[in-house]
Formats: sequence, structure tokens, C-alpha cells
Amino acid sequence: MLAKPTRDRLAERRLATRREILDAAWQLARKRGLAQVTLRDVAADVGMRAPSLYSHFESKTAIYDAMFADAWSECLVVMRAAASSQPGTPREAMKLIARTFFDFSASDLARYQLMNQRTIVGFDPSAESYAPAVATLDVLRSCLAEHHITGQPDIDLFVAIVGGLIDAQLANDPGGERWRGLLDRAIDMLADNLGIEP
Amino acid sequence: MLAKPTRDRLAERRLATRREILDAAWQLARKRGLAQVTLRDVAADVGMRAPSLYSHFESKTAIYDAMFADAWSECLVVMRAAASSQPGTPREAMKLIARTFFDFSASDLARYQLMNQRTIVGFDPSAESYAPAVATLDVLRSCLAEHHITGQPDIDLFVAIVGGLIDAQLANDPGGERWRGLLDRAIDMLADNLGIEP
DNA sequence: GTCTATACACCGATAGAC
DNA sequence: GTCTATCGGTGTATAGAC
Repeated sequence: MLAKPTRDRLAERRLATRREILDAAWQLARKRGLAQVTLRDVAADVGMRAPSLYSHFESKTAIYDAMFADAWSECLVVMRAAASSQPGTPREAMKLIARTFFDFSASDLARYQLMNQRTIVGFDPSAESYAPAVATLDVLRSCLAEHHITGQPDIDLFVAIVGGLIDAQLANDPGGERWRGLLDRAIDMLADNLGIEP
Repeated sequence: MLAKPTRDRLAERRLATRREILDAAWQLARKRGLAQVTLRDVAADVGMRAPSLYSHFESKTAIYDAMFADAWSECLVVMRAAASSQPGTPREAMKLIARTFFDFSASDLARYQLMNQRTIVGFDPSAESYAPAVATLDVLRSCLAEHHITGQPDIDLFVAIVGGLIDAQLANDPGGERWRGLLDRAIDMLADNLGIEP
């Protein structure tokens, strides 16, 4: 009788190749810009010709989609870690979660552009890739809920303010601190508005 | 003796053709997306072939550049009008200027994407086209200065908050009111933080 | 000066041989 | 799976007609 293999070596290799392709795409995106990634260059970096990539991804958009999932999954890990080490006061908790997301976003322009799209035009993330983004927002939501911030407008305002600071930082002073330095003040401002004790 | 013409009909015609090209580009940008504008389609809409556009613009980027100047010039007019009709209280003035910019931005996605770039990748506005953008920021600055808001961090915060709300509105609820409805509250929040009397 | 025809290099994507 | 060859599309350069 034939012993059934416990590992699928073929599937493992396929997955590893997918990883290689995505890593090459990330590297090119960071070096040259997200939209400047070409299939020919990605393929060259992994020792292939461009059409061979279609054996692993069904289109260029599918590569962006997988990268989108990558980025938000990474973000989810970072945000979960920040949310679990809750500091004392509500204000400190809000500042930590905001600063964690700010620093994660500002540290990689290409990644942030992909996560908050608009840069890649024909691209809409699939439901599957969108899941870690939703999960990250849930982390934020439950983190705020612990301090009795549950209203949707309150959460919307929090998201818009932090996002606005990130956008301004990346657009006008990439790598700098001009808007990052306003983050704590903005959070205090919002906390005052929400009636949270100092 | 020959009478010298008082008008340069040739120059007028050239300018009119440039306008036609830009209008066609705007129309396509609104209908199909800013990045989906192709020279062949623009040319077809004005009754030309693509290479003929190079008689009027030296590149596609130059067209985007002229559109950038268009957009900010338009914005400048709107913002000047809002700034000149200053209402009574500082808070009301801040809200008017914020709402004016918000509505101008949110009413045309393609235009907003061009004004705050990132969508068109190789594109950096020329100094000349950037001038109306600087002038618009000056309108904002002097409007805030009338109410003794002069600190750069205060202005940065104002810009980031309004921009964040606009971005969130366009990205998550285009054409809606979800973030627009938070604008007054956000301005009050900022005014509180600045110690402006209610 | 204005426009056309042609051509080029590059892109994403597909077909089919091996 | 990976290759070569190729397709339709893009921005753009240039030569030449009018």
C-alpha cells in the first residue's frame, strides 16, 4: 500500500514562488513608485519572463490585490499589538493607537498609497483582500469602545483627522515630523470634544 | 501707410484652441477618470489627431500642468469670494472658509485628485501653475490671520483636518454628506483648542 | 505655424510550442 | 510552468504636406 505524503511539496513551491513575486513587486514599488511597477521588471527580478507571471497571478491587478492584503495584514498585526498593551488613561490609549497607525503609514509611501488606493486606478480590492482591512478597523473600533467612544461620527472624525495628518505629512514633508508633531495635540483636541477627562 | 492691427487674431485663435483641448481633457477626466485621459481621445474630441496636440502642448504632462493651474485658479476665485464676505464671529468665518473649500473639492473628484496630486504619477506642477495654489493658501492664511490665528502649526492643523474630511468623504461616501456633516464640529473643536471664544 | 502620417518603445495580456 | 511570438494600446518623436 502506498503511504500518503503528509506534505504537498508542489503547493509549497507554488506558494514560495508567489511570495518571491510579491517581494520583488514590493521592492520595485518602494524604489520606483507603486504605479511604475511593470510585469517585465518583476519577472526579471525573479528570473522569469513576463508572461510566466500569469501562471501565478491572473493579472497585474491580482498582484496589487495580493499586495493590498499583505499591507493590511501587516498593519493588523501592528495595531493588535498596540491595542493589547493598553496604557492607563483613555487619552494615552487614543494617542498610542493613532501614533501606531501614523508611523506604520508614514514609514512606507508606496504601501500607504496602495492601502488607501486612489494611486492605482483600475484597482478595487477583492473581498478576500479587504478582510484584514476590516479587521484592522475593528481593532480600532473596539479599542475606542473600551473608552466608551462608540458613536459612528466620533469614529469617523478620529479616522479623518489621523488620515488627514498622515496625508499632509507624506505629501508635504515626507520623512519629516511637521505633521507627526501635531498628532498628540489633535487627539487631545478630539478627546476634549468628546468630553473625556484629561 | 499700413495700419497696425490692434488685435492678434492668430494668438487669439491659438489660445482658443488651447482652451478647447483643455476643456476636452477635463470632460474626459470627469467621465472616465483623470489617469484614463489619452491623447488620442482628447484629440478626437477636438477634431484632431493625437500628434497635433504637440503643436499646442509640449507633452501630456504639460496638459495636466495647465489643468492644475485651471483648477487652482478656479479655487482661488471661489475662496476669495468667500473670504471677502466675512461673517461676524471667527468661528463662522472659519466654518465658511472650510466649507467653501470642502464643497469645491468634493464636487469634482478628478479636479481634486489633480489639485492634490498623487493620482498622476510623473506629474509635478510647474512653478507657474503652482502660483494660484500658493495664492489660495495665502487667502486662507490671511483669512485666519484676521482672527489672530497666525501660528504655522495652527494653520497646518486646520489644513490637515479639512483635507482629512474631504479625503474620507470622497473615498468612502462620494456625493454623500457623511463627513461633510462633521465639518462644523471639527472646526468648533479646533476653535476650542485655539482658545477662540464661542 | 498647423496638422497628418508614420514610426518607435513600452505596456499588459494572450496563444501555443515545448 | 516557462518559453517565444505577437496583439492592441499607450505616450511621444519626427518628417513633411499645406
